[in-house]
Amino acid sequence: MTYTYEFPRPSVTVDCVVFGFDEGDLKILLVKRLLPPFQGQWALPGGFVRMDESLEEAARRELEEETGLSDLFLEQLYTFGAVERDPRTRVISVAYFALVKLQGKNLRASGDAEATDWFSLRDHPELAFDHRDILDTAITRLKGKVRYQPIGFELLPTRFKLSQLQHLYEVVLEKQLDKRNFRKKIQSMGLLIDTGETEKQVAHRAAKLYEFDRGKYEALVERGFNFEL
Amino acid sequence: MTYTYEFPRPSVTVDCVVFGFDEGDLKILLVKRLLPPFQGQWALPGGFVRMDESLEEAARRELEEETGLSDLFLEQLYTFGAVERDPRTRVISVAYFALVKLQGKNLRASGDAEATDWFSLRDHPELAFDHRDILDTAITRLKGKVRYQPIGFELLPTRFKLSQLQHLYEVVLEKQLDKRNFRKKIQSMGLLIDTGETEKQVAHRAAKLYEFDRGKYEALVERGFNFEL
DNA sequence: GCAAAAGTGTTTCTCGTACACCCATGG
DNA sequence: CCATGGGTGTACGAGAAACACTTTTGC
Repeated sequence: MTYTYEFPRPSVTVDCVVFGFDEGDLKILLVKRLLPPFQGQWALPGGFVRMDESLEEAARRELEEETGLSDLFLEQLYTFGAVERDPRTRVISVAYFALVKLQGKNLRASGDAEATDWFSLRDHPELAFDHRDILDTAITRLKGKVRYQPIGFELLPTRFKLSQLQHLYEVVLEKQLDKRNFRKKIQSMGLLIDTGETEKQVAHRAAKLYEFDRGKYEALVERGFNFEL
Repeated sequence: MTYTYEFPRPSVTVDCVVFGFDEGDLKILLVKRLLPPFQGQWALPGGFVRMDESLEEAARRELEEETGLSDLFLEQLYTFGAVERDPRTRVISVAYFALVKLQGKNLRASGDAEATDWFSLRDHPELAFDHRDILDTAITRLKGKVRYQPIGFELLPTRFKLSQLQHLYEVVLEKQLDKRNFRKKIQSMGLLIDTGETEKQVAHRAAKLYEFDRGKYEALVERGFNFEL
């Protein structure tokens, strides 16, 4: 009655699509593969799931090992299981979607990665395996989700200017937004904390700095509030 | 350099949450387990992924084997990978979400299933493994998705009355809708084909029968149309 | 004083919402 | 003729969208 255990087992990996936002540009984190197959090619960071860790734990561990990143927004994206997606053997990959506040984060390459770097979404190398498909799925998710969940804040520094927030939305949604309407809408939600601080030493009127009020957001969600931009 | 292949491998299964709509009620398809663990308990239909089939192929095959159902709406839901979710060994389950036009479908139990039956979402037995979590995830997905994708039609017969469609939305969204506003909205999208037919031999004014215009919907989506109810 | 970005209100229009009665059919 | 569900239009209000000028600061 245990014949089911004798089914051949596939390997299972996690792969992470990590987005960052810097200099007004959306970026993606890639690692250069140290080992075959696709040795020397760029790929999404990831690796094999261990028997004693959950999928999300595996994703966080691999990110930490290969890039030194920790403490980021992470959610499951999709599971890729085409039979021939890995030339070696059957490998099923559970893809994760991550957002990171890029400012002040230094990367370090280690583990199975020879190098680690950020690439603009509009100009990056070809990817190993089916990672192009995974990336496309993640981009679609980001564009869809940013409109009805406040995940944009995960890509900005803790304190940010409204113009930064607006620009982030413009880049992600690939369309121009009206400044006055954007500010009216976002401020009317009451989810921004005015820190009282302004940016310093700029050759123009200094912008106010805001923080996202996560606690208030979560309280509102409990009462049925829907973030929507 | 092939040490990665010596990682212990988890088993991988697919499990399917199949929704049907009948007699004004949302139903879920369950199978009674023939084998341990959880022998004799109800569970989601599913089984092990074979090495020569994709995840979706595995899901369709298992549904066909255990219930005789084929040709239904199917999409990936989420992958469940908690370490202890299966008491036997490490099993990662890729869950699928399915919608079926219930009318005229007969079920048959076979494979690892001792019996197969439909249960109301509001009155069903306890489920094996973490299938309660999977079901909850599927319900959340259904409620979210039905509002911005025309998946409701997958639960209705090909030809349907507007009142059926409205009632489906009311059950899924768990709220009453205004008849005139609902009709105005859905008809203004231009996605319903008036078949010219009406229902027969009813003790009241006969309702017009409509079909969903899938071709037109897909064409509109190409041009940026967004279904939203 | 000029360049560069921050900040601010009003009008218009679209769309969601609320709401009540007549129609067709079978028994 | 009555019970049952099918089918229809209008008025109101909230929120989205369009739109241009003044303010602050460093150089």
